[in-house]
Amino acid sequence: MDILDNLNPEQREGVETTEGPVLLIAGAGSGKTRVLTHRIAHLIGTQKAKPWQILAITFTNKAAKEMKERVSDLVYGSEDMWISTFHAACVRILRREAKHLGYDNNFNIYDTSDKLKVIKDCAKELDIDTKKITPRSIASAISNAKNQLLSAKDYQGSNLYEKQIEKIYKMYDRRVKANNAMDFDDLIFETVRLFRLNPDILERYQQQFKYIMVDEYQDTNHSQYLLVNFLAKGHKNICVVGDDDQSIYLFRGADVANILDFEKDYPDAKVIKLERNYRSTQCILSVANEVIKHNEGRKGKNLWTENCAGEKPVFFHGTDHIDEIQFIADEITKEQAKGRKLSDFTILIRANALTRSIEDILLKRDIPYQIFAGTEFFNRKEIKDVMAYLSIISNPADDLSLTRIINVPRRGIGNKTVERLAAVADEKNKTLFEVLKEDADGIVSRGKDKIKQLVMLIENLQEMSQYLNVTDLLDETVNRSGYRNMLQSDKTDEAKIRLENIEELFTVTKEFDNTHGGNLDEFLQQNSLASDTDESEREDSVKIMTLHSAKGLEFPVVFIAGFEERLFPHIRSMEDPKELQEERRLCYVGITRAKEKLYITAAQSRALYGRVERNKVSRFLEEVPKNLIEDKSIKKYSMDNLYSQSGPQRANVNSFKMPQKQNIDMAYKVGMLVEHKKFGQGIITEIKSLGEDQKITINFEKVGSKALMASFAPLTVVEG
DNA sequence: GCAATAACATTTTTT
DNA sequence: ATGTTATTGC
Repeated sequence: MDILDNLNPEQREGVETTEGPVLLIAGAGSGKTRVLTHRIAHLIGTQKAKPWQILAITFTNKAAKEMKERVSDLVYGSEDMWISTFHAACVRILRREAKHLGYDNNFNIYDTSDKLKVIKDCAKELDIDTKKITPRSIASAISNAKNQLLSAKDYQGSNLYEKQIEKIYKMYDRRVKANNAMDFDDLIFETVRLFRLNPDILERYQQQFKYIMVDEYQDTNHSQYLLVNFLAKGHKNICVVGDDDQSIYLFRGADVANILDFEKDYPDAKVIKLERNYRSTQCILSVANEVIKHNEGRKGKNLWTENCAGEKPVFFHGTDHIDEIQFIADEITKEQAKGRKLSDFTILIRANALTRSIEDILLKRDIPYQIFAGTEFFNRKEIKDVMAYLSIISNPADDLSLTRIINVPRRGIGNKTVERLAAVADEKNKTLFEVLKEDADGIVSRGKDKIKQLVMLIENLQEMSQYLNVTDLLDETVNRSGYRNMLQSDKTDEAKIRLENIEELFTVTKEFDNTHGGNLDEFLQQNSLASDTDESEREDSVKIMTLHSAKGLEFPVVFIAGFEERLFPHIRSMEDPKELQEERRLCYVGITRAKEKLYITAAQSRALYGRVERNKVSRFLEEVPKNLIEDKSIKKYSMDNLYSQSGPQRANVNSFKMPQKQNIDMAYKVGMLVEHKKFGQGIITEIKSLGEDQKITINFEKVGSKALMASFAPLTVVEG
């Protein structure tokens, strides 16, 4: 079969226009990955490029992996191509060229929590109150600076707040560099710096990458933009793919202007629009289009499909979050009975905080699920501890890792001692490990021997790392350090789980040893960039993930849960119109993930952050004409309840379908004992006819006398 | 130096 | 609700 078969005319154009700059505007589900993979295959097939001359940048590890797989289905040589994320590509370059920047080539990569830890330390030392300026905000300020390629040296704070940031940024940067480490932003920043400082190196890469492709171009930030443009200057064969309606990473410095201005950057760019959607039914697409219509400043697209109309998306408004999730569970069970697999279902949420309540219900219902969230596994304490051991073995300059494990398991080297040692390290401009080795005798009185033992342990392990694979080294590490012992002698359930997690880590190292040859540095590198969505999917379970991590994916049945104001749009995004538009794009992304069925659910009240919240239904639902959505909510609450908490907006949403009259045929009698959902039990004291309806007065035990409309009150007869 | 306890703040999204 | 930090008493 020819590579150009089975492509529509626009896709084909995207594949065949290999020379010069190309801007591919690709709507959701329009087959852009198909274009990219076929384009790569075409380049190889027509011998326009050798595999290693191809650089294809994706946004997530998962996307990179998928692209590699799909390319290797089409042509040979995919393993020699540079198909990876920005960060992974940069790491690959930096490992090779680190010495030009003053790093050792086995530098560590600090993740978010490492970064926060260093920032906290710096703030403490600089006497900056982290209650006024949170480490988080400092971290994001530093991130922003780096994304704008503003170095610590060049950073000039103009007001008091920025001056504080400046101080911390400078100290932070010194520390991280001294530890022979880089944070995520450094990976891009330092690569750009490398190219600026060494034109010869840049030229080498410019020559190498004959064809460059960037996926999700709308989510690139300034430093990434610059990096791509540096590299593309050689052959100018750059193809960027994106969709301005799916830009959802503004918060981490993405600049939509990058895609909007591509034609300015490359006046001879060929622009190709992919507007035909192959993924979703017409019913789903219509809803998506209606929502995104409300955004301004779009490049404008007309997404269409020849797919069948399909079923109307369903809305369900639960009384509380339990009700909401139970509806989801019910639907899953029903659909399952019709022959769907559990893996066909995905529950999308705005924030990870919602996973808990979903888990609770699915667990009770015995519905297997899989959560794709955060950097969970590698963020667990025991995993971080053990990884810190491996890290200090690989990179003795990594003070952060050493501090982490210096007293884990407890070996009598307490806070005070560590502080003293760290101060000396600072003073003598040595690494902590060097101080431990060379100066500890003079500083520490009681823990001397313990420190010697620790140094010996680390040095021994370092030597072993020369000839052991990662699995065996890990085994030696947990045994000799006493870490395994510590957990084994602890009989709590918690310790048991920790041990299990460490066993799980062994599975990871074994897998790595088998496929990658067992080099420690490489292992650490790989896992410092590994995260969330990299977990392999299980066939037999429902997926739960955030809307962000669902980007680029598709599922037969999608539930978007927690469709409420303050949750979605998120409360922190409601003020700023820009952020609100981003929320709307996020919603668009969510809706367009669904191939066959879409459910949107919300709850009238939910327990969140230790509080009970009552939120209106999301404005995004109101932006969709009622006739496009089927409201399956069962209205159990009285009209009083519906309207009193919600105001006019909510009333509007609920009028999708008026509540069914439930109790009109019920024969109430004075003296009956009835139970009300909310007010508890009470005795009917009076009944009045009002047209078709009845007005019943009930004397409740707890709340006293109330007059309710029979048709809407959630009443059950207890006695009488 | 360490563990237990109390007080406290913090809630988004990801490489 | 949860996780982190500060304090306290041993």
